[in-house]
Amino acid sequence: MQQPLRRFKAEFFKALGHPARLVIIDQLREGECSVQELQVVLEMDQSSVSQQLAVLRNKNIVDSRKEGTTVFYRVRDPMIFQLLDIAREIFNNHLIDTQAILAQLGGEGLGDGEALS
Amino acid sequence: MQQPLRRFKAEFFKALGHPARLVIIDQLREGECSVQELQVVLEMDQSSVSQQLAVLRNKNIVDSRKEGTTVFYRVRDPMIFQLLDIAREIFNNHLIDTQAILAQLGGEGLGDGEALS
DNA sequence: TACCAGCATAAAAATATGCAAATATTTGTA
DNA sequence: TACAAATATTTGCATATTTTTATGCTGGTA
Repeated sequence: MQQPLRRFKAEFFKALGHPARLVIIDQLREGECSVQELQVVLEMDQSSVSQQLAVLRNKNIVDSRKEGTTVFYRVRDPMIFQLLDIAREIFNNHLIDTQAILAQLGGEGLGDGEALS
Repeated sequence: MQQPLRRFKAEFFKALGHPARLVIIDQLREGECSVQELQVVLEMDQSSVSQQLAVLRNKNIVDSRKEGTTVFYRVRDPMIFQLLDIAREIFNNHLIDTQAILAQLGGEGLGDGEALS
């Protein structure tokens, strides 16, 4: 594999490497979503949401469609959901490690029997 | 999903967001690999390889085993290969876009009929 | 035209990441 | 003990990413 392609793949994963962007993609599982709606879900201000969307757009992960003054976003390739599903499985397989790292991150870990979404 | 877990997932993807680290994981498909071997494959100096391995280790993506003075690395959960496989499929589905971005990155794109690895 | 809503982009400050050079650590061996 | 090999960690610095805040653009409507 050539250098540029490697860099490109890395960029792709890097685009997924942000909490807000992961939430955005997860939200888009249910179909199109306007920036406003995302803003509510993410509890972030409009500008920040737009910026994160720009990152996903630049990596061709999402597409946008304008209707009047509102813009709807959707995932370009639904296969990305499979990707996230597998990632979730990996997390579940290593729940114990995950907890350790969460603790490290300053979180409280998961409650008894609580699953990862 | 709580904040800390989101951050953790993001960290996971961020760990994959580096060309060298992707090559390392791909190399580990064939099984264990010593740092030396990785050094050769990556054409990077020892220190840099160790640093990248440290990132993967900190995210629990790889494990290491010491035998004498050499350290062997392996992937913790083979399911990560599935993850990369799906990512590859996504890339292939969007070859044209990919090419555009590669060009943007200064690469030469893919040759005629050349597949992505 | 004037104005507002909904998004996008820009600019600046804070934070994190990547990289290279130097230094440490660990293990085996003379 | 002294030394070499293999790997890890640290340090300093350049770059990139994140976050906030401010500004710009476009489409609808009075």
